[in-house]
Amino acid sequence: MSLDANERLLLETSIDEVRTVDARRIVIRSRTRLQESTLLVEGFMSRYIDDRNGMRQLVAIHVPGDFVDLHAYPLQTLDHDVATMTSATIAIVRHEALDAIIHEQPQMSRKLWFSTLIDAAIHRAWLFRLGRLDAVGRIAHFLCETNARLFSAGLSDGRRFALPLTQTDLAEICGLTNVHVNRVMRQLREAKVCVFRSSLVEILDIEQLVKLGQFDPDYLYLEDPDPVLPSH
Amino acid sequence: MSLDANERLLLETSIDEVRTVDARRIVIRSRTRLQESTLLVEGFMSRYIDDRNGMRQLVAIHVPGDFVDLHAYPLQTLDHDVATMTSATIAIVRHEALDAIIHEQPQMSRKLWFSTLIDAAIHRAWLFRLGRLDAVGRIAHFLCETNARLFSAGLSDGRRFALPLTQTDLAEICGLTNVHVNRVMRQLREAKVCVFRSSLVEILDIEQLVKLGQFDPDYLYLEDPDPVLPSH
DNA sequence: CGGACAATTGATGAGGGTCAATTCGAGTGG
DNA sequence: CCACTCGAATTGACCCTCATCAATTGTCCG
Repeated sequence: MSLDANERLLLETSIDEVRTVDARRIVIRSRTRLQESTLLVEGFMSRYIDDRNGMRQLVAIHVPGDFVDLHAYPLQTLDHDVATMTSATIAIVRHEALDAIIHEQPQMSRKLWFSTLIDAAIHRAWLFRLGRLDAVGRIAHFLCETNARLFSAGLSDGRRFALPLTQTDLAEICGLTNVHVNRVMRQLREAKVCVFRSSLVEILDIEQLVKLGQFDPDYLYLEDPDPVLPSH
Repeated sequence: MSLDANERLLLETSIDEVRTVDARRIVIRSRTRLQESTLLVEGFMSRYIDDRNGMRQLVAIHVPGDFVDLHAYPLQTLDHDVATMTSATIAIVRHEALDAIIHEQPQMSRKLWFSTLIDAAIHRAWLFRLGRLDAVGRIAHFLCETNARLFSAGLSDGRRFALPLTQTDLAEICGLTNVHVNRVMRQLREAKVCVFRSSLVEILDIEQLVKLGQFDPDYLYLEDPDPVLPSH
């Protein structure tokens, strides 16, 4: 979902407004007609679907540099909500501005399209995670993915990164309960694989974490997947 | 993922080759460099990710009319395999031909992009299904979705449709085992909600099925979601 | 210091997985 | 027309993972 430096530079000239938003605020409600999309500058955001009983399933999380809801540009209305997880700085790009960019630089259309397809590839990895991994595997997979994405954004050194989420957030990402997430985190801690404390993730044994999560970073289409080892 | 009549017509002029494929054949392997994409003319196809232990998670199924792997056009290589579930007729469209279409009719770029975003929206519905529904709900949700998609393709009357899948296929879609899918199907049958026999789905109580699956068809972005009731 | 929220832990039970056997159905060959 | 075969469907027995419910402990902050 991250764009490369050139693309982001071009987009930055089209920013309509920069805004700061408190933590845990809904930024976009599903089914609303949208005329603008959101670049995440700083902080973490989520996209989620609620069920009838107040349970929530996250379908994406976003890190700085992501074009959070670029898919709203062709879709016009979203099938899910978008919210901040932490306090965040976001930049608004009007769809008219995107029209202009594409008009002037037609190849940008392809780049933006590509970016929404990375988002979809991440959805597929999440489907694999939820459908075929057990609780430990799901958490491990998510931590590997987040490490890789944050590394690519310059926000992880490959082993340590800030992850300002609660265990309940992790549960809503991984299709678990917060109680069970807590138990899994303890397991990972006691196995000296990974420690998550005070919003900081420290990976102690990345090979083990990759193995537990059956993590293969290909789907992120990164230039340099360095911290994640495997790749074929 | 279905395109509208006009778009499909235009694409049909760009078909390079029409091919028939036996059931259960891999059509595209992940990580292969692709120069063409696949329109599904007849039959059912799947996209899936295998884990290390031979377990499989489907990430999409496709019905006639779908542009199965249009995302390979911008992505160039896929993060998953594509295979037939039944014997199928497919049409190959070379990416060069798509280049030409877009060059001549720039607005088609947006249409094609849109179509890949519907695919992504379906991914999100599947994430919700796997993360937050129990076994009965997952099956119910899948049956509602498939009914809606086939209805839109003219292959369901809104209550009955051919679904040439095994219970093991359903298991790989819903993150369950084939044994448990069998039990759920019995439950639905005994509750007079839905019968699945000899590759034929008959929905007896669609309101109940929609309720069990917490199904809301908005994410399919259909013009006429008729058979699926809710919608806001 | 008190309040609110997050993390942690224990006890209990249900939903599905696993394993193994049996039945059913459609297609094949005699 | 019937025996045979192979994959799919079905069912039973058993058990494990994870959800649920309920306290208790930390931690941050006004």
